[in-house]
Amino acid sequence: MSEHRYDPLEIEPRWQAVWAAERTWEVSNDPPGAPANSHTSGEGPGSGGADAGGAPAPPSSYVLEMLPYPSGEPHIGHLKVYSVGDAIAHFHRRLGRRVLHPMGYDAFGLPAENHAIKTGVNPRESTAASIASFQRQFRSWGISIDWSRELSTHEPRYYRWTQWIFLELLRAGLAYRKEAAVKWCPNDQTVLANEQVVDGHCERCGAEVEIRQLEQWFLRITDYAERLLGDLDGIEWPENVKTMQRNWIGRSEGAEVTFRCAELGVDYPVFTTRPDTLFGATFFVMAPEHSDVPRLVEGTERERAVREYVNHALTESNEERGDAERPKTGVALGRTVTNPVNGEEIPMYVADYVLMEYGTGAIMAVPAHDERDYAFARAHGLPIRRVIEDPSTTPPEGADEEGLPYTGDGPLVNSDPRFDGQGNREALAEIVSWLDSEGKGHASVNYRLRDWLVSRQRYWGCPIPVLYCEECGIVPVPEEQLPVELPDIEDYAPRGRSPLAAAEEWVAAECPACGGPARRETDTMDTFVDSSWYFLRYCDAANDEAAWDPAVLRRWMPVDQYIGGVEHAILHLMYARFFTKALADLGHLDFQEPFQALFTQGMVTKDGAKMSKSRGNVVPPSAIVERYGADTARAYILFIGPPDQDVDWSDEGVEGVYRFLSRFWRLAAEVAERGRGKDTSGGASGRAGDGAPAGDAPGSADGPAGNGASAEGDGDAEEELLRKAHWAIDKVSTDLRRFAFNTAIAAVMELFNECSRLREQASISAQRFALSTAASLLFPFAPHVSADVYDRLAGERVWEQPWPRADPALLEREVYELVCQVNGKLRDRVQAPADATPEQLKELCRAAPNVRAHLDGKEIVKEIVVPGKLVNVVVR
RNA sequence: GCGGCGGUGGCGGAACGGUAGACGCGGGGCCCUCAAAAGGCCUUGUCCGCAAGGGCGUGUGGGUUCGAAUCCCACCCGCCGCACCA
Repeated sequence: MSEHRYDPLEIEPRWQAVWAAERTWEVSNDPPGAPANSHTSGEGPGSGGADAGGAPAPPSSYVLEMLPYPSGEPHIGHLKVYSVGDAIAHFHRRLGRRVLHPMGYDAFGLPAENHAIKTGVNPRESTAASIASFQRQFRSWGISIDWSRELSTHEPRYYRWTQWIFLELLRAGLAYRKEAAVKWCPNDQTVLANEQVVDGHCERCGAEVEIRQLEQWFLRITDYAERLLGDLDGIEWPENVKTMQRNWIGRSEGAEVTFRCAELGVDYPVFTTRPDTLFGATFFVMAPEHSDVPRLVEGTERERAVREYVNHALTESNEERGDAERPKTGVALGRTVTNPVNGEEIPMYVADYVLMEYGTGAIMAVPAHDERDYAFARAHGLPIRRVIEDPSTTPPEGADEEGLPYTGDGPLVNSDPRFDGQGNREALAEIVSWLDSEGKGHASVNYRLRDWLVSRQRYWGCPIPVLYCEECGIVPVPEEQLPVELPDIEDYAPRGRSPLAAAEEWVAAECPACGGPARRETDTMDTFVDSSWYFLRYCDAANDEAAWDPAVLRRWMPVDQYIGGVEHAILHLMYARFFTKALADLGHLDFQEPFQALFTQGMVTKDGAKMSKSRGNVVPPSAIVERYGADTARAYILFIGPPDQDVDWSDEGVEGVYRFLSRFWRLAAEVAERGRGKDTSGGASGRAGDGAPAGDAPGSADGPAGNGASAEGDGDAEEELLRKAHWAIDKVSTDLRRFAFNTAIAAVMELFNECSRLREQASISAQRFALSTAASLLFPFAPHVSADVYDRLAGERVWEQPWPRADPALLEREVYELVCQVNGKLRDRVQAPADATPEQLKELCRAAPNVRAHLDGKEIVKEIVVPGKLVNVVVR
């Protein structure tokens, strides 16, 4: 049989051609009734109209991997995420579900634009080239994609609806314009996205980034903070991702308390999580950006010093300001506010450790019970008053400075007689309700989450569909005028405004409200907007009348299994959840969460480091596929380790998987050939074609091997092979459900090794059964070779076969190996009948030769019996 | 600092509280070959022993248990996320 050689480069295109010609992985949106795989000849891809009704609709399943950003060619990370997703998609299909498994491209974004700036090539062209490369490779990997739903976010027929969603949010008051501090590169004369700022410097030219106040578009994600937090409890996501989202939302319970500046007659509310420490507030601090700082010092002797301090603080980078270790700086404002709980006048300061973005931009400072306030007070000689005692120390009267700042719990002191002696947690609630009754404060909840800034002064993005009219102000572009198409331009370089502003003909427009002159918004949207709803569009991708038909969405959404990198744990996954909730509130969706289950796959490294061009350690998937075939590449990346873990790529490991697939294919081809002669001549295993292999049809597990008495095989080998096959069915099924692809593939290897070991003893029909079962189980990971092997052995299409079911009777054994322990240590193993009583097992164990040796002269204290497993004899 | 995850052979990794190291890589030996490549067979945690067998072994130290890689407590190390969030 030496002419048999595993040739993936011949096998893989052959099966890919079948899937492409028959559109095997397409699913229609028509009410089910038609078979999920409409390969049945003649009917064509359309919905088969004439179907036998009455059969219960098969359940549907939406399996989705995060859509790729098409740049250059796919990398190993892509290979991994789509290998994982495809395994799940295939598994769901063969469990009888109609599976939606689409593909698209997140095509707007900076790399294409930067490339355009450098080379002058229109981003449309470079993007199209990348997309073509991605398509080609996904096909060469044999990923089971429904190509009829393919989309790209940069196509007008897609972003038309991105714009529609923006207008819906605008209409609902969830999109708004506000002046904000943004990152500005003085050299490139442009606003930068946060991602473009590396350590406070412009990613491209290296200049230090400044902060500028500019009007920008925001989406009101903060309105959804509570729901985004609460609904995490109902979805099946990795705990670390949920935790990251919870931290990002950053919910804090506390109180808002008003401090009044009597001189100016202005109230300053502050947010605090520690209203129990109000009596210890000895000064008051405002953020440098606080809009009232200038007027508080205007015309006073403090004006100059304050202005200098504020200017200096504003020019510092976030990184510099954010360093908690550096000394606390700040200057006095020369004013006071009144502490509402005790009427004390306390001095006001401005200091850069207070952030404008959080709370109200001003704080009450309690140096005795807050580390930062303590450091500031020490640096500026401010009074420190302890108001909570530390119950773990015995506080001698007077030695107040000991153990400060103290941030733990304890009884109140130096406060009001009403509260002194109370535990601080109980006092907290009382103080808040007292303030509330006095109109000086109230309980409050604060979030770290900020509204989402979506404006980008960039060309290669979705235009924001609004107009500015001299008369009417901001006017939304009427829906019938969508999409607002991105015009072609010559010069992509940003020059202090969006490159779109140079497209004067495009900018000039007519106001749809008054007919007067208007100009278009020249900023584009953050690309995260594009990807916050693409999973909805897949469901109804061909719809040109609406973004989607809610009835169609109901069939597929929410996504049953979402798969992607953990690097999107916060941004994309939070934004998509926000969009879903907002669109549900607007009546466009009737579910609250887009992704019911999430799986985050780990990174693939090389020599322990992230793959990168600069390191020169990139392994391009195409090189592996060309050399070993896609099945090897896919199976290896799943075999290498648990898919949620980071794994290191090893060229030797790839060889190992290739060797396995080669051996597997060779043995199968040999068995198929040997079987052919025997089967056609009739005989024991004459029912070759009819579902005998793989035990797919219920009950076929007792197929070829079950009849036991094949003339040419020995019965024990026969049974062993049969048992191993059913063991593998059980193991792979369990492992697929828990994403343990590495151990699933290992189980198929074990089954194959058993086939290989017993090739001389077992009958051809038994080998055929075992090998076709192995092919059936391997199909989700290595579809081409599995399809080929199954076809050779069974003459059928493995993807049309239901997932095999293990026969429970064959998972049990009538005799097993009983582990015999003495004092918990393994001493012997003996054969034990499955139906032995505990007493019999004890006897068997005591009789084992090596156990006897260890029992000699000892007293048996106790015997533990675990039927089916072991006996442990405890001696003294 | 806060939060999350992890630490098992030479390596990647397996192990419902019950035989630690499945499967693969790498190593060693052998077969095939004129030779090599490819392929096949055997072997491979460590120490003692000719062997039978025994001792030791899952980051460290304790604990629970007949029995712990697994559960509990304390600690060490590594990775990731957030970080002056009041």
